[in-house]
Amino acid sequence: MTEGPRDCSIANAMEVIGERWSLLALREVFFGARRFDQIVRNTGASRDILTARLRKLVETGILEKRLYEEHPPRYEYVLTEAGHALNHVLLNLMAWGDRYVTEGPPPTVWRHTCGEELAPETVCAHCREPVREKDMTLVRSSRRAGSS
Amino acid sequence: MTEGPRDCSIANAMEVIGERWSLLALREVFFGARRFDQIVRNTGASRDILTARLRKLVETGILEKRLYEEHPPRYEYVLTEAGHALNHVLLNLMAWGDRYVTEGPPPTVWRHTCGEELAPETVCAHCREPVREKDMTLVRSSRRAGSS
DNA sequence: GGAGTGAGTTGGGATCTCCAACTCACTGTC
DNA sequence: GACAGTGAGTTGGAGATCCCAACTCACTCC
Repeated sequence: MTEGPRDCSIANAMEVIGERWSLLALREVFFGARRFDQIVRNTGASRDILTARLRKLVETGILEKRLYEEHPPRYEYVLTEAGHALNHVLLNLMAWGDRYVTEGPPPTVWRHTCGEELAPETVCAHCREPVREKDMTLVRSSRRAGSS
Repeated sequence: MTEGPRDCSIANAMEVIGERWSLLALREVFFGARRFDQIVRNTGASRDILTARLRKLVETGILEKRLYEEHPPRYEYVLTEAGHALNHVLLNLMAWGDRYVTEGPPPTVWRHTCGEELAPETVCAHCREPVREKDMTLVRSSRRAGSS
């Protein structure tokens, strides 16, 4: 009764946004590039794959197509609420990449309204303390039914 | 001079941890499963692919192999500093998955030392305010050399 | 009338994944 | 001392994906 892969929201999330190019397409929308050709250019993905990724992101409710021109019909991709909520994932991933992967200075820099360069930090929503690994303990973890 | 894909730490990070199964393998190490067969079982990845992923994660300095038995030599995978730093990415991804993908209650629950269930929140490291999209502006963004 | 643009679609080859079976070096069991 | 079991991979072949360039279609602009 404890067989099969772990049932986990990380795995579930990856099923939706984990394919190659999905996250980069979303990054582009965050960065303000909302149209197909811009996203193609800025990500480097091939057009057919990007078509598939965008379609899936729309189907799963992360992006929406919005008509911006009627003749001929042209759509741009905008974030839904679920899409906007990915902001924090992207931000932390970027910060990690800046520190441990990218050589040289961060290629992308944001400023926060407070006036400083934006550096994201993850805190516990209750006590507002930075989350450290040693301060967290696993309470419960379930599994998916095994196939045996 | 502004051609080619965007130079971005998200893309760089994805090159290192973005392949299928990499992040789930790392999740397992975070969750305490450090051995090959455990990771195979808990992720559902095939053994050959997992071999390749773990090897790459070791090469890129996210995991380390540590000998835990000499005859026959057996290794377990442990996080390096770079690996530990991915904690925040995983945590935010899990929180997003809990809210927008997983149906029903979160399959995995953590408790913080403060006594409450752990809910991650991303704040600006300077002003400690929660980061909202409208409060951030892009200061600078570079590109990789184009191929034309 | 012809070039240009935006948003895809199509075809074919290259690459990557999946799965089951196999290996190898042991350990413990009768 | 023969045999089942385990841990950590490796190998081979079929099938699924991905990449790229070329093509389409519906326009607009000159």
